[in-house]
Amino acid sequence: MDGRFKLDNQLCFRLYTASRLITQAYHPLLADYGLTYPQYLVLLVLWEKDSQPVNDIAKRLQLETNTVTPLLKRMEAEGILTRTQGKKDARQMIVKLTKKGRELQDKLSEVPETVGSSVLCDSVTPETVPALFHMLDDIIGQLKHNNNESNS
Amino acid sequence: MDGRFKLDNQLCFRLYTASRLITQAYHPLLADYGLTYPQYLVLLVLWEKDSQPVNDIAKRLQLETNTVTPLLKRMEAEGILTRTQGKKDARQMIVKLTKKGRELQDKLSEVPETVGSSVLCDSVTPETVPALFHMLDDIIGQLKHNNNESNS
DNA sequence: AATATTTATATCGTTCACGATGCAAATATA
DNA sequence: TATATTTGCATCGTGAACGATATAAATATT
Repeated sequence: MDGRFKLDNQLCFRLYTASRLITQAYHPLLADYGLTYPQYLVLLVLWEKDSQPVNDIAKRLQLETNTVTPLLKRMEAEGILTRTQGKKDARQMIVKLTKKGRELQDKLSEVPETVGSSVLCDSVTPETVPALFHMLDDIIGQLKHNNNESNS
Repeated sequence: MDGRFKLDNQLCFRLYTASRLITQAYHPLLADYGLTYPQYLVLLVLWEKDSQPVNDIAKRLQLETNTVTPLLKRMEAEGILTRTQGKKDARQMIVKLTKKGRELQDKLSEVPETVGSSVLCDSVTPETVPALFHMLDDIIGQLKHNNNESNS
């Protein structure tokens, strides 16, 4: 059979699988606090810089607002954050962490290390991770560029 | 702020983003034939080996049957494949490509190369891809192992 | 042979992800 | 200032993912 179509030859399938499995690895750590992995990503963004409009959060996560808006609403319903209309620009919705949202950072302090260490193996070590990051960043940059190009 | 929580330090976020962007890259190529990326993956599996039970397809894609079953039903509705009860084991549903499903392989012959070449860049070249594959395979193997372990 | 367990698949509910579209506020242009 | 365009966010519909659970067939145990 044509080797081009072999699943094992495909980068995309590996990324797809790795991404799903790593989300599953987060699950037991986050489920205790009623969080999903994308919600955890939102928290990472807000812990870095609190009080941001929806658009900035979406851009940071490379997601569309139609993905982020419902996600934020669920987190608001959970009392993790607030969404208030911007004063300077009435179109913007400013997202702020609540006390509960900020406190989650302490409660989840073990998470990055736990997941991080669970991925380490023969070929993925503190020495090789930078090279892996570099390749993934290049791929992401390339795809972002190509995908945007075909939209215009 | 604690560097552990920085989005930019996280392997998982890179994999998550790369996976999503690559799916988006496939979209325009597959949409012409009414296919989604996961449906394309099912086709890759069946082109490799036609006539498989649901479970074998799910295992190959590292997915659960509750993800694959509805997916296969949609593809059946599109006339791409058939699902017939197994004779040897009446619990199994045997999935077979239709003529239309087999013919899609010719129509999509350009897809692997098109997507493949669109990710090539400075740090991702035919020379470095094997190393990237090796790291991703290691990560996948590690995660598969860890995730199964915590289920038992 | 009768009962228990495992296996293969399916159903259900929830949460993304995202294309398409809508709407109101802000900005640019006439 | 009136009109057009852009921008920020939201709504809607569809298709994954996946945890939890159900069901029937196959297999193992008693």
